[in-house]
Amino acid sequence: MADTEDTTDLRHRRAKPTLRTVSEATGFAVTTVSRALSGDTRIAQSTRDIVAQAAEKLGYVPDRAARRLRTGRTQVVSLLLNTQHEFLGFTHEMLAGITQGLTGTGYAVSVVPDALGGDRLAPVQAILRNQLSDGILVTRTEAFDPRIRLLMEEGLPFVSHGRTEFTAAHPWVDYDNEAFARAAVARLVARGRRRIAIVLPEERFTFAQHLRYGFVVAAREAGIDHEALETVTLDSDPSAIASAIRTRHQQPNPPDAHICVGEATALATLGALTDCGLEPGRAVDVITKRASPIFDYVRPRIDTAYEDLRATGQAMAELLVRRMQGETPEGLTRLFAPEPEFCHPH
Amino acid sequence: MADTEDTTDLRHRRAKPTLRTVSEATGFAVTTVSRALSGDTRIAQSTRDIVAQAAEKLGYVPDRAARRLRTGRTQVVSLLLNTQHEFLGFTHEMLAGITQGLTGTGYAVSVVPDALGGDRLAPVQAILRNQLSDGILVTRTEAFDPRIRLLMEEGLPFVSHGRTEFTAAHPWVDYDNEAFARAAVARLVARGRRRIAIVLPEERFTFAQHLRYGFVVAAREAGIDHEALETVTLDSDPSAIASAIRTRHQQPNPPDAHICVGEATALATLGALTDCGLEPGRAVDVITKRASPIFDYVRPRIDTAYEDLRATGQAMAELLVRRMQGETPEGLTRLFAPEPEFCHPH
DNA sequence: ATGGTGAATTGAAACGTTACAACACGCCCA
DNA sequence: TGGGCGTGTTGTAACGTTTCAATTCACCAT
Repeated sequence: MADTEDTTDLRHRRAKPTLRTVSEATGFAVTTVSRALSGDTRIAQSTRDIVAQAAEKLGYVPDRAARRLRTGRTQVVSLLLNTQHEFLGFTHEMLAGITQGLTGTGYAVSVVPDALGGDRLAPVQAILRNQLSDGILVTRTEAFDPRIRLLMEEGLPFVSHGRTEFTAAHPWVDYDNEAFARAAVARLVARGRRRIAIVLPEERFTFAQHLRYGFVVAAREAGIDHEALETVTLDSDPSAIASAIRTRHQQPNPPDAHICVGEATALATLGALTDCGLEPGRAVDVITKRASPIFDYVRPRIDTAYEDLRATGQAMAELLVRRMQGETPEGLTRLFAPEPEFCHPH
Repeated sequence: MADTEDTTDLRHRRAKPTLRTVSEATGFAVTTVSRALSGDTRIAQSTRDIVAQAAEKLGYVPDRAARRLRTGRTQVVSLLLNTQHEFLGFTHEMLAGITQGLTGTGYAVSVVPDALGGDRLAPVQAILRNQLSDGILVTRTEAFDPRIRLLMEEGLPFVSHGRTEFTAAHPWVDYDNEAFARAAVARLVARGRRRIAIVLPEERFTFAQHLRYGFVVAAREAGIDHEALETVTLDSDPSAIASAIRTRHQQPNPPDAHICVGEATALATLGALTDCGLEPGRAVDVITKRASPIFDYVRPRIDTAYEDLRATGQAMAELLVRRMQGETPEGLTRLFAPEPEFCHPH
């Protein structure tokens, strides 16, 4: 095999253009090329044009590893994502929104599993130690989330999905779960219901507090009975939720309405009610938060309130980028309002 | 050095340990430390022990940027993921499996949006140009998928979810959709159904061919009528699917059974049938593939076949790692069998 | 003594980028 | 005539790792 004669072809494929390639092509020094490409005003406009053109022609694209080594910036953001329980469609919509909000910014998303049961701090510590990313998207936020405490201490930019109860300001995006709970109660009261039940998320998550508060206050104001089913949570296996609801309906004073916070819970609730011989929409009502269109196709139809998780993800990505660009956390918050969709005529 | 002792406290927080730190602590050269930590047998066992111990004590962890710059390896794998249509729970389960299959390997997952409608090649080209990852997980595979052709040409390791029709071997993980279609037909025939309908994925996806083949052959063998609804596909808006099914049932010779390939389609189908006054399980049967537990709670209950997407993701991750370690593609395939779950007694 | 051998270790050079400090150069003002 | 200034540009040194080629040194055969 003649090994030398074809090297140009091979090199053509192999050797990717670097700053030096562009430097040699234009006659400017590597430093100048670097500055010119980053739009540094110290470099003459004419030079910047020439360099930009040459870089384009050569197909130059900066090497992320080298840039990262030099600057310490990774151009990566990490998404802390629970991989056990699924709030139906959450992962998909959230991720779609995040990638959308990140397109054109040069940032990539890296998904890091977040073990709700185990040590939630470990992934954050690993990211900090190994400098794995420039920013973090936190989900399933707790009232005094240790991950957020750590991130604030270390000064690594982040955005949380859900508010906390820390006094220091930090960027967050949230859904107004209190308003959802109030609206849900109001809707059920308007339909004549007098005893409303709800399955709440685990206490530690901030949104559990918001839901509980909205639920309790609205029910009191309306002067109706209300109860949170205490044996199960939003993250319980749906079969456990269904079983809890069946049990409850065999006891005295069963509820005549259920508020569901997730689609899986809602389906389990509907199934349980059917199993008890109750037809949702007649003797009992169900209303749920939803993040996907599936409840348009579930029969019987029930009232829902839409949570736009795609917009949520996009907002989180955008706020994180602004934070990483140095904006102060104060203004970087976003609260989404519920979008009720009532299927029965009022 | 007198002055270094004073600063150790300050440095303890700030300066992260590097090979040089370990080198200075042990008295061995940087090269030796590097080799010792990578378990190079040219370094004496005693030395390796000392170095490992010192590294541990100092909390040394190799810098990924530097390693990447030097070796060209990114320690990242990219997941090409469709962000529009959601085959319910697909993203979540898949991602859970992938992160699980990757734990302990040092690889991170980066999610790259895959625009089904647009240029599916662009993300792959970007990954190749910018050397963004060491391997790729491809989803929504087409029979002659241009992305896979490109990846094979360029020699970048990958695993596809779904087989192709290329002659050259490449790693893949798939679900036996042909077997699913056959089993579904058999089940419906056993329940006395004589005219079965199906909504297929878009033709270009390989699994559409497998489904069609299994469906048609099984129906012919059983000597029953069969039809694929041609106006919609698995990726159509569920409302369009529901509408197509309602329309079909107003025409002559309506089907007495439906095979659904995804959960959203199945819910839409159930809704449409209810709207037509048909009760699933009585005048008409529905059977669906599923990847989540929600159909345990949907009423009326229908037959299902489970596709374990978590195991699928895990298998894909594991095969990709082996491929990146240099194994030849031939043996790196995995076919998952359907797991039928019949809710009615036989 | 001389040279060869193998085991253990080392120095120096790269990977591609950015940033600090310096350098020309033309121009204006004293 | 020389000092000072601003505009553009450049050489050099890092960032932390891996790897090539070289070095040391004890040991053994000649």
